[in-house]
Amino acid sequence: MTFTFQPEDLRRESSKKTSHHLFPLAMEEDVKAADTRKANRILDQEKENTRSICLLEQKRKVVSSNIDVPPARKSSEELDMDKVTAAMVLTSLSTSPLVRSPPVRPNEGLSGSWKEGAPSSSSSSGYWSWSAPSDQSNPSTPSPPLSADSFKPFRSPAPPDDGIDEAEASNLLFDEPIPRKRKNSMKVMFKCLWKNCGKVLNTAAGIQKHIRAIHLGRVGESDYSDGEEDFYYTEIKLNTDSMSEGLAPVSPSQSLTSPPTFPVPDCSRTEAPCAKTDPKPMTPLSRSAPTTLYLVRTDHAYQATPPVTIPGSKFTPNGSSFSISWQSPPVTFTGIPVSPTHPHPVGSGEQRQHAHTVLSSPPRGTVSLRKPRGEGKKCRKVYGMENRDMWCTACRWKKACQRFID
DNA sequence: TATGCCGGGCC
DNA sequence: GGCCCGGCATA
Repeated sequence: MTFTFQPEDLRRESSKKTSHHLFPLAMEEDVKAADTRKANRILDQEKENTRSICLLEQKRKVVSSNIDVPPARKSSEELDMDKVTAAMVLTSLSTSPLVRSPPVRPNEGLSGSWKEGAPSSSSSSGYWSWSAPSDQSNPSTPSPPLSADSFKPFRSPAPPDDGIDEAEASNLLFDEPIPRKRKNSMKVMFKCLWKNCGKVLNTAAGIQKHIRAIHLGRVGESDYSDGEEDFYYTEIKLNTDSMSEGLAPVSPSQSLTSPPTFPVPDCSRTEAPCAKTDPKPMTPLSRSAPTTLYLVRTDHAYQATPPVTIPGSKFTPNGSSFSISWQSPPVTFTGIPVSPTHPHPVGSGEQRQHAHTVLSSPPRGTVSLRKPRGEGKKCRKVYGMENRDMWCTACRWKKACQRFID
C-alpha cells in the first residue's frame, strides 16, 4: 500500500492541521530545537525545513504506518537540506509510538513489516525518507503517478477531498510489481449507507463529513456535528491482504450489514464504483430462500419416505401442510454450491468442481457439480449401520439424504 | 478412516 | 422406477 502525497496536498494539510494530537512529542522537540537556534539565521532556515519535514512526517504517519509515501518533489538544495535536517527529525521522532523502526536504515525497518519479500528496486541513494516509497518510485526522478494511482484508495485518512480520489480510484493496480502484505491487515472502513451512495471512506470523520456535505447539505458547517451522520454510515472491516493480493474472494469479516459483494478484490481496488453497487439487494442470501430449499426436496424421487419423527427437529404436522425447523441453518445455498459459511474461500469449491469436471469429462453437456458435503448428521451417522432400516430411503440407497438436509 | 453421495448397473 | 453398490470427494 503506497500512498502518494503531492507536495501541495501536504503543505495544505500541514497548514490546515497545525495542532496534531498524535505526536505532541515531536512537536515539542521541534519547538525546542527552534528556540535554541533562534539567533542563527541559517539554522533558522533549517528550522523551517525541519518544521515542514516534521509536518510531512506527521502527515505521513497520520496516513498510517502501512503506506508507502514517495518523497515529495523538492529542489536539489532542499533535498540536501532535508537530508541533514530529516536525520535530526527522525531521531526525535523515533520515540513516536507509531514509528519503531530505526530511522538510520529506514528501508529495512519498514520493508520487513509490511513489504516482506519485496526486493528493493532502487538504490537507496541515501534519501532520508523512512518510508518505503523510495522503493517504489525512482528516487532520482520521483514519479508519483503510478504509485499514487495504485494506492489511492488507502490514502483517505486525510478526511476531506474524498470525492475526487474516489472518482479516480477506478484505474488502480494494473500491474503490481511488488506484493505488499501486512501482518495486521484488517482495515476499518466506513461506508455511507445513504441510498444509492455506498461511499466508502477510511475515517469516520471523513464519512461524517461526506454525509454532512453531500447528503445533509451542511456544507458550510463542516465541523458541526449533531450525531445525525452516525445513522448514515456503517463500519466495515476489510482484509487488506486479500485486497492487495487480488486472490480468491475471501470474504473478510465485516462487522455490520455490508453486503458480501463489496470486498471482492476488484472492488477493493476500485472502491467507488463497486461501492455504488452495494445497495443492490441481490445477494447470494436472497437467492436461496427456504422455499426453494424445500422445493428442491420435492424433485427427488427418494423422498417418498413416510413422515418420520426426526430427532432433534421440530416436526409439526398441520393437515396437508407442515412446518419443519431443524438444525439446518437458514443460510443454505442450493442453487449455487457455495456456502458463505464455508471455511475455505468462497468460490474455491465451485472452481474446483469446474476444474474437476473440465479435466475429467470436458465434452459433457450437463455439468453436474457435486454438492458440497453436508455438515449435519445423516441417517447413517444418527442411526448407525445396525439400524439401517431406520434410514431414509435415500440414505439406504446411498443417495443424498432426504431426512437431514443441510 | 469414516462418511456422504454421485453415477451407473440390475431387476 | 425401485433398489443396490462401486467409487470418489471430503471431513
